[in-house]
Amino acid sequence: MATIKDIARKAGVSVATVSYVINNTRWVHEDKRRRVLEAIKELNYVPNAVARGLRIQKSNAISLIVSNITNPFYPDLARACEQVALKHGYTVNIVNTDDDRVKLHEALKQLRGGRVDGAVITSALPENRDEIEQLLKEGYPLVLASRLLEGLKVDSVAADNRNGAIMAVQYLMSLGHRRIAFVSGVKHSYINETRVEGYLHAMKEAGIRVYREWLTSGQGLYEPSYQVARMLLQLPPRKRPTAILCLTDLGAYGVLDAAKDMGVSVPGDLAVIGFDDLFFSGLRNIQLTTIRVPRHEMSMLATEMLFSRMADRNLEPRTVILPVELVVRKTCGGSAAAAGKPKAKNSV
Amino acid sequence: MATIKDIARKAGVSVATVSYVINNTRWVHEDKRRRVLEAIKELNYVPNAVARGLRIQKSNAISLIVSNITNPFYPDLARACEQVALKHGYTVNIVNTDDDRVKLHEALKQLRGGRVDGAVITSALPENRDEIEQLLKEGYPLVLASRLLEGLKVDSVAADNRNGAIMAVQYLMSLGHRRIAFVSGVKHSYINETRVEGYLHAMKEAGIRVYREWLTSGQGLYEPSYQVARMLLQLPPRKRPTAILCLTDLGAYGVLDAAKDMGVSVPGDLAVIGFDDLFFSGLRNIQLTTIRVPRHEMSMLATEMLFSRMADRNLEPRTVILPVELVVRKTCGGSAAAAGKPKAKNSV
DNA sequence: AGCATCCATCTAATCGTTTAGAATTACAAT
DNA sequence: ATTGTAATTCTAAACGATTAGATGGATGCT
Repeated sequence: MATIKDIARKAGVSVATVSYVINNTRWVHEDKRRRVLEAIKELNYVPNAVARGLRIQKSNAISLIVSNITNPFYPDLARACEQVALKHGYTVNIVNTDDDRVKLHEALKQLRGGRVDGAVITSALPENRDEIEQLLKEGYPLVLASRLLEGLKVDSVAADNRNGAIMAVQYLMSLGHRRIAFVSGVKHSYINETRVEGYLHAMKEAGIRVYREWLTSGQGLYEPSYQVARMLLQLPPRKRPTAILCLTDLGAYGVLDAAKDMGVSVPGDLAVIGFDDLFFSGLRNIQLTTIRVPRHEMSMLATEMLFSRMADRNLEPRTVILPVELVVRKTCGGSAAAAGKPKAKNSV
Repeated sequence: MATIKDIARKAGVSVATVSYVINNTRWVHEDKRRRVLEAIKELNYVPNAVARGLRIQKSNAISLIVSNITNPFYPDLARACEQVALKHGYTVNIVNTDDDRVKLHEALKQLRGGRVDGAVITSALPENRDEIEQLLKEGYPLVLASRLLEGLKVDSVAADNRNGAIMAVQYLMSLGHRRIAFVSGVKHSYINETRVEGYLHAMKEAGIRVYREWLTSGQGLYEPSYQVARMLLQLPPRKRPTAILCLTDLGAYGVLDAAKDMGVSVPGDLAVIGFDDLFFSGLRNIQLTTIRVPRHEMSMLATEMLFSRMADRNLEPRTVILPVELVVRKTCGGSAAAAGKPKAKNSV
């Protein structure tokens, strides 16, 4: 709890001199410099970051805003974000919003309150559009990742969800499936909308009618998806899907378990395909076929874009769509042969 | 980017008055109050948290220091911590240390630098002892969770690891196993030491010799544990374990996969038991028998203790050891019948 | 009217830094 | 000794809030 004044007094110099040696910002005579350094060590002094932040008007911290860190998708984003932040001498604060409007508002207060210099938002929802737009107008450095808000002039990075869903459906069709259901997610969320769109598109293109029951929300979570799958597997044979595409791997785990509980064999009687490619999907006892989204790359890129923007606020906003990849494992029974190459689409 | 002065000017009052209405700290005439509120809304003003923090000497934030948020054990701690912090009007900053001394030091700088008011440390290692002790001496509010530093006078919460390991070994023995290996973790880490101690104790008590190979580190991670398991399963029959206890569930997944890859059936030819009870361990295709550590409770308690200490720095430090629980699933083949009741041990 | 009381509001100091710009010192050249 | 110049070091003003303590105006009482 020593302050710069204590150091100055102890070393017999002015506070300015102490500041100069701490920050290496002006030349200081060798012996004074030594005395200052000694005093710092002796009193275990660490400059008060809050005072410093107030004076220089920056915090050397950014926020990473996620909906729920408990979803294994996000810790990976966090590590990548942290990694590039560290390179720039920055620290990252992870904030959960639980997809709640007021929690996002609280998170963004950290920006307005000067506690962080910028934020990468991965939990944007259409209902947050106004708030984010306002912040942008006020000039705060923001970037959207994973969940975009279309039509907003802001730096953005997302995966090519639409194409991913198309790849998934086409892969299933190449295996002979026609009755393909989609256990989707929260309405209006970017990820859900784009993936649903891809699903619908691919189904339509193949001339397959999509029953209403085939498109039900499992919220991308285990339990709700489990429930939806049970419903799906109880449909009359004419409508009962032979394949289920899931909004997320987490949801796919729920579907897998529902199948098991109902004695439906996977991939024998049912093909299951996920989205994300979490670490756990590769376990020998899971072996989930899935669409991998490059989350490390996505987060690194988003964070780099944030730093670029903090360095130059007049940059033209960019949006980057990263290609996804079909990872063939065991839950569809097929081999990699039938999988189409992912189509890359960059810089919209 | 409006400041309190802008609001004062716009509302035609002094900055003090603005502050009074923002903080509800003195009575302000109705019409002035209204004018101030209007100005705030109009300019989209949010008080600068940094300036406020400097003046009142607190940040309303705490740190949760973890070794690696990518390990699903930690996000759960984070949510619980956040939950109680929120109740106290606080925000939590999650920081990864990667079990690196200098990263922990950086994390603790946030405390010394006044950016946070306290910290719950879940990544303490013996090599951090001096630094933590020093901080404690300087009066900073700290609590240790999950990983303790024995003999340090500091608020602490951990699981009863020793007893957990004993329960696991005894359960395996009740199933007839004698050749039981332990895929352990980083030397000297509290968690590893206590769990190894329990393992060794139970083995000794049963009069079973523990071969050196039976106690090898898998670092509590998937890949290293996978490798260790391969080694274990290639031991000559006399030494080859029929059961493997793992430091963590994550490690157990590696062991499970090694067994699968080597054509060793679980639980037929090998029993596997984990530690933690991650969400994924309950999946139908995993069904890992494990020792559950009450991480939500642990984190909530630790955070509550931190707030108690911040409220009264003279409290006598407490150490709480929470009971663990054997969760019988499918990887040992046994039923719940043989499981002993966990022994609770509180307030050392 | 004179005075005390009470409210509401204001002025200015403060928190711990950074950093212009002034002041001081050292030293060489005359 | 005087002066000029360069090299150090210092003083003091920010940064944007909070909050004692001062001030001023209204009201009530004698």
